[in-house]
Amino acid sequence: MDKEIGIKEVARLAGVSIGTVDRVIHNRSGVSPNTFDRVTKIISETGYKKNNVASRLKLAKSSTLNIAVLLPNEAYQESHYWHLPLQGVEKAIEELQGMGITYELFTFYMGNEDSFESAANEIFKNDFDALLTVPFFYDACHKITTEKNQHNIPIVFLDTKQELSHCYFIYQNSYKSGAVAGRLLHQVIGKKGNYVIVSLTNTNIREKNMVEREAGFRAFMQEHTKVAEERIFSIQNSSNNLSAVKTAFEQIANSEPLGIFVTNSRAYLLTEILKRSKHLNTTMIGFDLNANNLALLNENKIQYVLNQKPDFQAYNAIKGIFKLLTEGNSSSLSTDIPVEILIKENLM
Amino acid sequence: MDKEIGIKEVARLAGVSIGTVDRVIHNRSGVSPNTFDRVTKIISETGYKKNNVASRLKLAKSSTLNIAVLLPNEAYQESHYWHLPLQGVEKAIEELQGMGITYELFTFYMGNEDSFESAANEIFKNDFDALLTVPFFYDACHKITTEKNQHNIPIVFLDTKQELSHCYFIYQNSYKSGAVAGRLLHQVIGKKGNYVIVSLTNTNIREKNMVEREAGFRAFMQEHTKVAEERIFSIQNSSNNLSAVKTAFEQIANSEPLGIFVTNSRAYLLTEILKRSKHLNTTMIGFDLNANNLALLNENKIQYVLNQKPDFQAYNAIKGIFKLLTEGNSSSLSTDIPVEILIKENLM
DNA sequence: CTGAAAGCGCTTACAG
DNA sequence: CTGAAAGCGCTTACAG
Repeated sequence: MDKEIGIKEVARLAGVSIGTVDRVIHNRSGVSPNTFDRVTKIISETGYKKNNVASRLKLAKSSTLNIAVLLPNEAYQESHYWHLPLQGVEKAIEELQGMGITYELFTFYMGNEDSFESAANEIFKNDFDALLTVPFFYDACHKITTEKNQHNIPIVFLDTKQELSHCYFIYQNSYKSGAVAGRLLHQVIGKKGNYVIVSLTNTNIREKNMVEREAGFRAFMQEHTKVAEERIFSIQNSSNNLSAVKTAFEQIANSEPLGIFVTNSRAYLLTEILKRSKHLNTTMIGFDLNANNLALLNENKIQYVLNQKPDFQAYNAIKGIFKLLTEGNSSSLSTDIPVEILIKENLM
Repeated sequence: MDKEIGIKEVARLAGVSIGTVDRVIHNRSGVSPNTFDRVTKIISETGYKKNNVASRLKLAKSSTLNIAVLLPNEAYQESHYWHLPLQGVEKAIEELQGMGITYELFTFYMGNEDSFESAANEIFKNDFDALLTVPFFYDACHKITTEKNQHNIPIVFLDTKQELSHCYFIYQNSYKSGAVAGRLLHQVIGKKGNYVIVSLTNTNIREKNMVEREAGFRAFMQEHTKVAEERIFSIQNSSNNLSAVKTAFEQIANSEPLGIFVTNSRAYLLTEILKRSKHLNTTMIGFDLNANNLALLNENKIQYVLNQKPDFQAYNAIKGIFKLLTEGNSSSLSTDIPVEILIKENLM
């Protein structure tokens, strides 16, 4: 079989030494055009593929691949959402043990664009082979994907897709996840009920994901259901002050079933309000399996949780970075992670 | 860091040659008890771990790990359910490229226990390092996990957990998946609707999975809902003759919403019946994303599909077998794969 | 521009 | 029972 052909055989067929074949494989300088062509031809004819295991064994010590991972400061807290990507990173690094790849964790503060930018600059100053991070500050991210990236290392973003080039995204399509929420709620509530989309933020910025989830939800409702637009309410609250939400809830007719779509991880904040509300027949769907949501899912106070699988995203990112760095293949670095639907019974 | 310690350093500390360290690591004969203890002590003190990459590079050619994969004959059909585990196998083998692991596919006929047993015997006669298969014939599986396994190679079963020892299972808990179906349907249908559990088989054996799914569904209903038992009907049909199902459907009151739980992959068979039935408000849930179910999910004729992720099961099996064979670690070979909930909007 | 040689960490056939 | 040496397939510093 073609598979078994190694560098030695290619060298023999091309009439050169294995050192020269290696130079061609890696596009290193110092090969005459003539030789280059001859070797290239043999490689494509034989279907030769570099043995990555041997390659990494040789290189593991002298040129360990070092990935900078830049996450929100909360990554250090074991119970926190931002700890999950770290777990995915660790799992991938563990699987690649012996292949000469490590990572170093850097953090920034969610509310502080400067902290992000200076951490990134620190990373670029040092000799990392790739950067894995999250694109929450658009301007800073624009900078780091362009002029700041002196050594032109691959940059992979998790969590959110942004309009940025010279970089990769591994994320969940928020528009689609809004549609998933739409389908699940509509299935239960039907066209005669009411729907409320709750977007609670603790800053005055509505995250891109939240906006897209609402858009996906509304588009689903419009295209696939007969729910009248007047039955779909939006509540936005920029200071996490729940009394505004409470007031809004009171204004929604409570004689009909109510579907509640929380566009971020804060669904757990609503259960207190619901307890005191006159709405008896509610179904709630939110995002992310934090400890609060998990507990409420188990108590059936929240019915559905959509999971962005941040650990899986990061796991795939590291595997993809490794593939890019060792095989020049970036195909796994632009992935739309499917929306995972969790209910009490399929929790792990 | 401890990580960086290699066989050379262990040899130096123990005052022996690296060959001897290697003998100790692999528990090979021909090491004096004294030397053995000294080396073992150094290994545990230093936390030395074999470099699997170097090990596999050395061994890849001379002792390639060869996994026998024994699946239903339908595995050859690209569009068939049983082709999916094969895809998982291939993905895992691909990822382990260069580590010296291959597989060979064998098949049997679903209705024919002998074909399974003789394929297994053929496998045992040859020199495979592990067997990956499915445990559909209890007696034959009992034999192959006991007396027939002459070389005592690891046997891993996919799809279904059985009461068998000396083997591993990577499967989905069918009882749990029944509960998932229960929750999803109950959420939509509520206590005033009717429920029907449909188990269509083309043999007169009801598969273990189907029985457990029904049990899990019924247990969920009883424990977590107020649905009266009289509202839950079971339809069993041993010859895939749909007229019996049709008759049964006609006997269920059609004034109320109807939840249909199909305990296997044949949900698609019911849509024709439903089209002609008087039941207007139905919600159907079934298993497995075959081409028929996929099409009907897209047309909203089936609302939920529970996925056993046969590809993921097989992928994990191969990865786990590799880990067992190279590190003696079987921890990933007994896995309960979570139930994946699919609706039209989160299909990949 | 090219080749011969050493070495990554482990394994094994051989010699003693 | 133990060690020295060769070699897995690739990479690189060195010599020419």
